[in-house]
Amino acid sequence: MGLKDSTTEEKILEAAKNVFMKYGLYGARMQDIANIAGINKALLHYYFRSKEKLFDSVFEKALEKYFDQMTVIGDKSLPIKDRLNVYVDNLFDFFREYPQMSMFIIKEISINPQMFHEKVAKLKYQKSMLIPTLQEAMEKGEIHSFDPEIFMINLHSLCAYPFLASPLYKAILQKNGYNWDEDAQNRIKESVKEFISFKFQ
Amino acid sequence: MGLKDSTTEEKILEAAKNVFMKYGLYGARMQDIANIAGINKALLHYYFRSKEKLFDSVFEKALEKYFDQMTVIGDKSLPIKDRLNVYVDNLFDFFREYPQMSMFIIKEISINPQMFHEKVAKLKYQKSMLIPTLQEAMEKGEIHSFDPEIFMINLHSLCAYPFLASPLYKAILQKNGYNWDEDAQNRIKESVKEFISFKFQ
DNA sequence: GTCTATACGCAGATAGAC
DNA sequence: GTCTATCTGCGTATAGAC
Repeated sequence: MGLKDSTTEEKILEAAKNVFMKYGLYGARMQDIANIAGINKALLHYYFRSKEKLFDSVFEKALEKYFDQMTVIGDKSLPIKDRLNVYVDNLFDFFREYPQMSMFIIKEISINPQMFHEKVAKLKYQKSMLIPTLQEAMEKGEIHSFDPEIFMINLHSLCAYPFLASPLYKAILQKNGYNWDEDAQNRIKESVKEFISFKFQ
Repeated sequence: MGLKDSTTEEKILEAAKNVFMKYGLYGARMQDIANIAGINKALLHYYFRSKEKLFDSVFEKALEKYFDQMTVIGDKSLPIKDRLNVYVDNLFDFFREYPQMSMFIIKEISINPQMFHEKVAKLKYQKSMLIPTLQEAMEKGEIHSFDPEIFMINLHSLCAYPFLASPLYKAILQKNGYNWDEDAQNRIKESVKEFISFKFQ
C-alpha cells in the first residue's frame, strides 16, 4: 500500500478506513488503527481529537468520492444507457475501495438523519438526477417504460451488495474453485450491464 | 407486537432482535434492550448470562429460519423456475422480520469463520442446492445456459439489499411520494421475479 | 510530533435484598 | 423472578516527558 512514503496523517486515514470498513464504527478499536498505522494510540488523538472525528474524516472523504462518480448521470452528451454503464463502472471502482460504504451511509441516516444531511450539504453536492432523467427519456419515448424508483433500487442492490457480502463470497467462491478477485467482480459487473440492457430493450 | 402477553424471555428476545438489527452487536446497548423489553438490565443477564450469548440466541433463531425457507430449492416436485419464485417469496418474508440478517452472517464469517460454521453445523442444515440444481437443469437443456454463481449473487443482491438499505429508501421514497411499506416491497419482489424470468427465457 | 503513563467514563456483569 | 446498588474492565481520552 506504499504506507512507508505517506505522511502520518495519511497512514492513519488509510488504516482507519480499513478498520472501520471491517468492524464498523462501534466495533473498531483505536488500538487496532494505531497498530496498523504503525504509530501510538495517543497520536490518533493528536491528529483527530476523537474517534468520532476520525470516523467523520474517513466518512466525508468517501462521501465526496461517492458523489463525484455520480455526476456522469447528468452528462447529456451521452445517451442515457451509456451514462448508466459508465456509472456502474464508477460505482464498482468506488466499492472496491470502500466496500462497506453503503452500510455506513445507511446507518448514519438511520441513527442520525440530521447529521447526515449536514455532511452532504457541505459537499459541492450534485443531486443524482437518475430518476428524473429516466422519466424524461420515457416521456420522449426513447426507452421502454418502467418504474424508475424500483429500477434504481435494483441497480444499487446489484452493485453494492456483492461488496458488502464479499467476506461471504470469498468463502463460497473458493469452495467452487473461483476467487473473489477483479475477474469475479468484472463478471458481476457485466451481469449488471446485462440487466441494464434488459430493462432498456 | 403483543408484548404484553409474552413471557419475559420472549419479550427480551423480541427487544434484542430489534435493537441488534438497528445498531449491530457492538452498537447495541443492554440498557436499551432492557428498556424496550420493559424490564431491568440485570434480568437480561439472569436469562442470557451475557450480551454475546443473548446475541447468539437471536442469531441462531434467525439462522434456523433462514435455512428453513431455503429447503424449497430442493423440492423436485416443482419446476426450477417455480421453486425460485417461491424461494424469493420466502426470502422477502424472512427479511421483513430480520432486515439486517445478511450483514450479521457476513460479519460473523468475516470476523470468526470457525464460530459461524459451528453454529451452522448445529442446525438440521440442508445445504442450498441452488447452484448444482441450476447446473443440472442447464445440462438437460431445460433452461438457457448462464453462470450460476453470478446468478446466485445477483439474486441475493436483489432480495437482501433493499432491506439492508431500508432506512435510506424510507427517506428517498417518501420524498417521491411513496412509502417503504408492503406495497413497495412487493413491487421490488415483482421486479426480482421479472429478473428471474429474464434469465430463464 | 511522538512517546509512556495514567485518568476517566461507560456499559457489561455481579451481589444480594425482596 | 425481579429489583437496586455496586463492581470491574475495557477503550477512549488526556497529561506530560522527550
